[in-house]
Amino acid sequence: MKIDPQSPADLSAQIAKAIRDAIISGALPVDERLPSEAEMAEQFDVSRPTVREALKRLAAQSLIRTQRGATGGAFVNRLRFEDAYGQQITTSTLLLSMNDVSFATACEARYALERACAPLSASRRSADHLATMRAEAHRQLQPGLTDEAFCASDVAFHRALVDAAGNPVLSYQLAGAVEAMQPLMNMITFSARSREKIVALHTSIANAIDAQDAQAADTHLAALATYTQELAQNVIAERQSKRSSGKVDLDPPYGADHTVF
Amino acid sequence: MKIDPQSPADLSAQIAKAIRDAIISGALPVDERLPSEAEMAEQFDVSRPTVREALKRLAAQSLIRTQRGATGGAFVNRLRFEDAYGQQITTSTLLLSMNDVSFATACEARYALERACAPLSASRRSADHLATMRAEAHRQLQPGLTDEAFCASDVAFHRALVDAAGNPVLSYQLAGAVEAMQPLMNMITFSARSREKIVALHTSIANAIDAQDAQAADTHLAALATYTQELAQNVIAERQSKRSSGKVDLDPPYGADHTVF
DNA sequence: AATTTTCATTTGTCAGACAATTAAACGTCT
DNA sequence: AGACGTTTAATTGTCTGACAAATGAAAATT
Repeated sequence: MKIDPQSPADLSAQIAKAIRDAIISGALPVDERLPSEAEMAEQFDVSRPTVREALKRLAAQSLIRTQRGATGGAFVNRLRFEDAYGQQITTSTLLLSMNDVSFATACEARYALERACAPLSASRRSADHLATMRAEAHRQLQPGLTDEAFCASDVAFHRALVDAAGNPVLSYQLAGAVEAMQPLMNMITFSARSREKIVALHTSIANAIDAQDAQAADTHLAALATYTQELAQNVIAERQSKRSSGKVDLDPPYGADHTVF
Repeated sequence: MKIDPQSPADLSAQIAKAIRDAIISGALPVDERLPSEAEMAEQFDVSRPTVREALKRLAAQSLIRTQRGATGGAFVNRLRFEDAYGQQITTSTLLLSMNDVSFATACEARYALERACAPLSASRRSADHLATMRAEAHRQLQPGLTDEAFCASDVAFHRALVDAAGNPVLSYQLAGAVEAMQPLMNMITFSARSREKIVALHTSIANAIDAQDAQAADTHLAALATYTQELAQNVIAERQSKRSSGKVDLDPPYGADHTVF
């Protein structure tokens, strides 16, 4: 494990890469303890702060965990699906908000992926997942629900649908697509009538999954996808009419009034 | 933007979280310059190395970039799809290798997702993507090709198929699923006959996409999924028979002979 | 006016130190 | 001998102060 001391700068990035490659290649197995920071500093011929910066980079990716004390140190972390979910959602959210991905594009991707899960979910659904789906659909009918709460419940419903496929890889991949959409969905105002229609489709989907009818589940999911796109288009059209009618065009992405630093 | 100085430790993690949240919320827009390390150290009431550790965490996630010099500093980075691909692939690869995800599970997820793309690819395919698919299929017939090169070409073929859908969100999500499978695929020995069959299916898929026949593309993809699973099962069965026949059971994940530190 | 030089700012790196934490080693008492 | 408290060594977390390297802007020079 060597680094190139001639390279211009970013020794910590080089060290992080060397260790990361070792972890990915399997040369450093899970729960293996890395040498202490002092030892690594000596071996790489850099200072301890530089080694620490490298370790923090790896910690940010959940590749290692650190522990203080006599038997402490940095250990190769077993990457858990839950850890990966968080990063996936963060990354997906930023990708959507920073790259001006249209609602239509994100929505298309999300429903395409969900429809890929549906047949598996139909054949493997557990009572637990079905109960969650029905409970969320029921919650979505409560009158006092805010739009945010409605969207959160919507996400929970769809996560249950995806998790019902019983494939952790699919759940992981879908987590980003479904959850990253939530900020976009929050921008939609759901009228009582549109909520009713969505919940009806949710119920139909749950019924189809219950009956292990993959074909019906796909049909209802497709209908939901179409209807969601319609709702979004109405919102967009409404905004544009407001704009052209002379109102001030303030469209702060989220909270531009914060003074952070 | 505050941190809790009472918290036990990991000030750098708290600072990183504070800045990360500000970026995600949109309070820190793209290309915004963060204060200098010295200023942040003063504002958070910590030392500069602590601030630096926090910044390195964010840099590891491509959330910021840094630049030296008079007008340098740390800037909020516009997260690009290419940057996200890399992280996604790293994470997916580790998830598969560390969590003992079976080949069957990974394979199922991959083909389910690809089949979700196929209808979109069929309707939107460009000449460029089609050319790539055909070129890779052709490359896969070359006799001298190593198994690794064959798998790499396989990945390239499937990426072209996914990219043909023209949805960057899908391409991003699929990148992990498809590329992370490559190490697993590399473990399969492809006989001349199995290669022939795979290439025939690839060609059929390319033809279906060319003809904008989503139904046919789905059928051939399903056949490819089934065949890949069969091949994998044969390999697994072969290994187990070797084991039970008294041979040494050395199954190092990748390269256990490396002495890293 | 164009070019070169100087300079201030900022990140990258280093050295050394101390605090906090933790488990093991040690000693003491029952 | 065994249980229990104490010391100790190892390790990470943090701080201070310093210097090197890069870089753009300002100043000086031609």
